[in-house]
Amino acid sequence: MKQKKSESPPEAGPARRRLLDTATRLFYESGIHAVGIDRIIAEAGVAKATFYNHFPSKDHLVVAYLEEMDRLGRAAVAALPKQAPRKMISAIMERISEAVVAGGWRGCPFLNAAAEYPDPASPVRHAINARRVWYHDSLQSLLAEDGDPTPSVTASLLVALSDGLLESAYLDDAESVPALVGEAVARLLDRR
Amino acid sequence: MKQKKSESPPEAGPARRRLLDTATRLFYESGIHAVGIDRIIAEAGVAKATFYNHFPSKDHLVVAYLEEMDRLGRAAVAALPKQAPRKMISAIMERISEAVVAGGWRGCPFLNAAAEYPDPASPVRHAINARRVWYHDSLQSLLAEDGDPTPSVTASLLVALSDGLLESAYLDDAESVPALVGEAVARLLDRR
DNA sequence: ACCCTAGCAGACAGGTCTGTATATCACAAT
DNA sequence: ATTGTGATATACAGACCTGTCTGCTAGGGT
Repeated sequence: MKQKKSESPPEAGPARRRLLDTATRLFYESGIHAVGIDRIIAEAGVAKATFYNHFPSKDHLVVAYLEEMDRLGRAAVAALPKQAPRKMISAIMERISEAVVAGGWRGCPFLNAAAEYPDPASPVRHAINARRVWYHDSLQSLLAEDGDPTPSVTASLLVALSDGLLESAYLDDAESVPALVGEAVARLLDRR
Repeated sequence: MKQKKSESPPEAGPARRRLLDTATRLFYESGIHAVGIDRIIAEAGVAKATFYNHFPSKDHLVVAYLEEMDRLGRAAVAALPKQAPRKMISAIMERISEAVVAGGWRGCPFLNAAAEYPDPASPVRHAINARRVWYHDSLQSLLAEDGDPTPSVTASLLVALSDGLLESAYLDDAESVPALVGEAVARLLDRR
């Protein structure tokens, strides 16, 4: 352990990556409690001991899963072309519509996880909370730039609309969701 | 089995009632997959054989749980004093705020159940769907009476708002939800 | 040549899950 | 008095759950 031990740590081996990818897919597709460790390691082609080397427990994997989802969402928003605040808000909200085109949409992964984790003090709920705060505050900042008199209230309404429309894309007629997104943004933002 | 066998069927015994009440509480509090049959019958004080006499399987109990929740919601709406459509809509939406005052709110039980049941063909999902259709159509009728030019679209937006605010009352600051409900209805309905 | 790390494979323990089966009890109608 | 029904208590089967443990293999740095 003289220096840094080769360059293993930076990438941390492909096993962890495979585990996280497989868990992400299975947790989202089937729900968290419905997916066991045995199935994850089997589909990832990883030994059980290796799994427990990377994640101390299943709950740690669940948190990593949600942090991964959070990271992807933030990256997608960060990759949006910079434009006027009002257009930025529309662009962010229109990301909801992508849930329709991409098949296999199963609702918001954070709401789904929250349904399975009642204890608000659990690390899983903290990860969910971090995501929600980021989303709300991002919208609030843009709304303030746009001159909204009550950016926090409007942001909360946009968050609620997002959650509701994401669930609607899962449970109701997904095809009608894109039109609803546009209509919702128009009604909420033009009336201030 | 000549006539009706005494008057047992009308009430169907208190065992079923106790089972359903206990399951309703536990499923909602802890999630569905997290609650086992053993725990339900223990807390209900019912023998296992009795349980399987009333419900052929756990899934049947889950469906009964959701139908019970649905029944309660429809009864609450039916009990609202009759008034002008616009006020009826507000009154229905303001029922969301009751989730705040009543402690132990854990989000919409139908969204929570949907998170745990990915198969859209399952009886559980059918029960969820029935509820959502009823809610949407109830709002749509009132909106049509109120002269809304696109009652179906507005109803979908109100449904999404309801779902989102119910989740917000669970995951975010519950105290601010009642004000958000009023604000949301005002912005959606005054701008048509 | 040596060692150390990472990974693979699989057995195992202890618990929980659903659903079935067995045996006993209480009560009500015939 | 007898029969039938519903409830109770408990044991059981078979599967699955998390998490630990023991061997074995391969590769790369020293």
